[in-house]
Amino acid sequence: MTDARPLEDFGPTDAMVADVFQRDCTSRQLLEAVTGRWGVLTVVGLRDGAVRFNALRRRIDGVSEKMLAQTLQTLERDGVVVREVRATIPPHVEYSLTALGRRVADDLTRLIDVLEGATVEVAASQRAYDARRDA
Amino acid sequence: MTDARPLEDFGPTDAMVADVFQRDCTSRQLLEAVTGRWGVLTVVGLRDGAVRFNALRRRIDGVSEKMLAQTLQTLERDGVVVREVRATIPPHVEYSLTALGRRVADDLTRLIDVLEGATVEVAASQRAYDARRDA
DNA sequence: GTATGCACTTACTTTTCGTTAGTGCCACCC
DNA sequence: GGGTGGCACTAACGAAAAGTAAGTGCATAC
Repeated sequence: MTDARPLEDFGPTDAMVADVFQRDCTSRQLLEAVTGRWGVLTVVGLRDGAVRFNALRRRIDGVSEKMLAQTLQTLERDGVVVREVRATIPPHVEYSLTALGRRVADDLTRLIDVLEGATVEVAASQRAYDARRDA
Repeated sequence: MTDARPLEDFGPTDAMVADVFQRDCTSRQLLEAVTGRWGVLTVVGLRDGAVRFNALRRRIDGVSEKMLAQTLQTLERDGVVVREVRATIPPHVEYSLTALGRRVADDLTRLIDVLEGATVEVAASQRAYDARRDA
């Protein structure tokens, strides 16, 4: 943010005011990275500090190595997570959150609390819906 | 929630304590419905009151009719949105949020505010990342 | 010296998604 | 009164994404 972007770098679809409802807005890309299939669990999984790749993979039940790697790369590119290679013997890789990542993780954690608290209600709603459908 | 679920209805994977990190937890299903490809925008798009199908579709840039219909059905089944047919002439359909939906929408709105406020930072991060990769 | 863990990448399959077209009904326009 | 368009979807098909399995090179543990 220290250097301004020249005006000609702004394309026609690159609105001045960010809006996730707009298809080509940068914030929409970020939303998809963060709330994609494995984005939420990845970000929240890094909330309590630096975690190694395979530890994170074990924490997030169901994620494949491929998808975790891909998700982490996208999030790193977007400035949500940081990848660091520790020069230990043997060397290992640690992932952690940026300042932006921590803000995102806080919001997502609040969301998850709501969702986890709603499971009984949701299961009941599903049963009622399916009963209506079957009839 | 007025009637208790018999103990035998709980399967082995249906933990007593909800945890989104567990693959088979109901809360994980709900997380995927809410944060799926179009879930976030659908829920937040209903935040200011009842909206008709095609109005919502116009609001969410890029969504297809098929995916919006599918997303709304899943969210209805999970008890996040309500579908109501108004008996006007001609009749029309309105979607709105449940109490749970409103709580979810509030959290998601806070998240979106963070994301929309981070676009410049994110664009810079992307450029830096790509420059590193190209080198 | 065999097995396992680490942090990935690549090739292949399956699932999901997007695109297009079609449905029946009604209102509006000229 | 015949054409156009909106409404709220569903169905069929090709394209994109995700899941699965195996391979990589190095290092430690047994």
